[in-house]
Amino acid sequence: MNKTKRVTITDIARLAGVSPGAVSFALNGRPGVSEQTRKRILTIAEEHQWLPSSAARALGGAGAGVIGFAVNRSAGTLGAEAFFTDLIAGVQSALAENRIAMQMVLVSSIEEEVATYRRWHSANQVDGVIVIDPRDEDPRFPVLRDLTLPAVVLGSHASGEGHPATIWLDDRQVAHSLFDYLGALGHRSIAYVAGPAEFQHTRLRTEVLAGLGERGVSGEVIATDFSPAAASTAMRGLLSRLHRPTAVVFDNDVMAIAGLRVAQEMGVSVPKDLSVASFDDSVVAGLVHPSITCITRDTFGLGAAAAKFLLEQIDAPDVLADRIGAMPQLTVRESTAVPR
Amino acid sequence: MNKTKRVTITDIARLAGVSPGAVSFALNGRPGVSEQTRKRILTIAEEHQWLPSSAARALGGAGAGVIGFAVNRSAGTLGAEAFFTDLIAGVQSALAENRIAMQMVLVSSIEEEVATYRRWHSANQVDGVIVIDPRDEDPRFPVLRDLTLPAVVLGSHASGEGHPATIWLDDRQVAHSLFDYLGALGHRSIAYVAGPAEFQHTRLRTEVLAGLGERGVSGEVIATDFSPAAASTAMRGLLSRLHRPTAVVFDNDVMAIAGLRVAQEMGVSVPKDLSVASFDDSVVAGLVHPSITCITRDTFGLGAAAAKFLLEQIDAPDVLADRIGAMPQLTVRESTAVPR
DNA sequence: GGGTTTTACTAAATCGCTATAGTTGCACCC
DNA sequence: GGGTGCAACTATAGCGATTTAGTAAAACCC
Repeated sequence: MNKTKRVTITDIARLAGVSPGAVSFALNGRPGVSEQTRKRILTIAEEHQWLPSSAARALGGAGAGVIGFAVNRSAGTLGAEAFFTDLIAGVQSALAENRIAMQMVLVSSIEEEVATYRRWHSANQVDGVIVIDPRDEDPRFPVLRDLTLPAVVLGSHASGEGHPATIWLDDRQVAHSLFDYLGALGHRSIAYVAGPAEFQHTRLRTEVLAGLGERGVSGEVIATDFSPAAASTAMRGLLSRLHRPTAVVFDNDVMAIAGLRVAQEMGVSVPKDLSVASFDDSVVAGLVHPSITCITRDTFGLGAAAAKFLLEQIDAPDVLADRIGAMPQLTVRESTAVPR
Repeated sequence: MNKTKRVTITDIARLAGVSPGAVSFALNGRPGVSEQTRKRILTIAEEHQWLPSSAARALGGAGAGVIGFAVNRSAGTLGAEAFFTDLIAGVQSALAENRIAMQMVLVSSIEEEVATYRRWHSANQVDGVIVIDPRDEDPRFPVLRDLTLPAVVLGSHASGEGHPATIWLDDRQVAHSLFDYLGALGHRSIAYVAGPAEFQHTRLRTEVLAGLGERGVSGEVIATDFSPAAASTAMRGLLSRLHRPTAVVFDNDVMAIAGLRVAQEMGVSVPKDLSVASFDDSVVAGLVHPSITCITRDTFGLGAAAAKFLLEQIDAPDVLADRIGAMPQLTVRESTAVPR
């Protein structure tokens, strides 16, 4: 009803007494207008709160000015993990300076994720994407390559042939820092309550745990879907045995908290009778009682680095040099101790 | 380098042996093409994985196909609250069907939030926005009104003059359900560790607590910035007194968990010596020991409802009827009991 | 069978901006 | 003083869709 006519570049040009082209030059800081005229134009633009339409800009060859992030987690487990919000916050911090927006979408399978990338690309809706949870033989990578859609993967190791640009954290080393610590404390029977087996980091951590066999440490892996319910079930199973493990490591902090509760319910004292640790940290992990020994990584910084790297990839897609992220650190808290 | 030419409507038209206009008709299901031709066009489009460029579409009068969500929280507290991710997940669920995208941005002040709305509007980047944490005399509302930018507010009470469309939860009733319960248990001295005072729900909860004075309940409010550190400080202060409150209510679950830890450190047993509760629930609140009595609301459903309502507002901005969200429920857990 | 309507299209204008190819006017220069 | 160069613009052609006006052929109608 109230059809307020939108202010356009033509209006600004008319008000400034120049052509639309001149306004464009002034706005984008390129030669073709005198410094005096540029200032006048920019002042008028500001007065009328005019900004160029992003659609028109995108249409005229420039990119969409948007990066995409498709998250493949169920709504329930999403909220539980502080990882995502920290990551998003970090991404935002890097994008804000560049006037780039982030589009986020939740998907429920890797196929849907791939379809989303195709759609985004076809509709020219995003200039690049951030990809998490790389897998062995990941079906997303060939697609991203075919689409020539710039991407940055947050991954476990250096990228191979046909692999998109990657920021990698050495997950093998990360796994060592936690498992070795438990081994050094004297634990000889360690259980690892992991995420889905197809994730690379799950495989790497599993391998590291198995490798500890040489030192007389027996390891066991239980795969879950990251849900606290699955963690509880796993924990109950482990503690019902005749020979309990002396330490249980969880893939994330919410699962660890769920495990802690089961231990308490079953009268198992942490850390006296059992050590508990997590591969993922959060504010809450340090707040519960006992507080949980965790691998702490700078997720915010990681998100910022990923976003910056992606912007570089968008500008120059051919310079494909991987990056190494800041090494996660072991944060020892109350939940781990020397076994009885 | 690999300048793959993008597939356009003209390419599809040529392949189908029709004009671009005909392709547009076929795509958007409007009359002007025979059923037979429509099918042929759509098949060819699918074969070549063509989707109309969203930029071009937006330029041609249609909306941007994007809704915006500016979140005014610091990066740290954002990750702590499951509220946001649940809300976002709900929003997504409602948008996915309509092929609408969501843009999210983190801002650090209400001024920046307002500037973001102005920018989004000027650049024609979003079709509408979701607004949270309404305040008394909220500076965002007149701006949204002037911009005629469709908005849906998640609020505490029915909207007044010049107020955007609102989905409201009766925060007064919510506050009653928790405070009355504590009163009924026998608590006569209740502390409320709240968020920033300018939020409407903070004021309403405070008023309800004060209203309990008639029934002999003395209440006290401590304002914080939602951070766990502030909650710890507040809790330490409360428990150091000669006359401790018998119940402490926190504005969200992370603060409650922080408070719980302080109680444990100071040798105060929950719920024997002290009851603890929270106005916000999450998976973790039910997992810690003792599990925390909370107000549980269907945040996912709220997000979905907000998104749907916003889409309606965008279609028909003049039909301004408020909506009432599903009533939050009290979830009694282990952290509350009859006082000594 | 001539006139009207309907169907199924095409041609062309349009959205708001960017980019490229002019077009001035003025200084410079031997 | 005529050619060259440069600065500061303007004019115009896209970008890729939508949309309106126009048109040719088929269908309908008494």
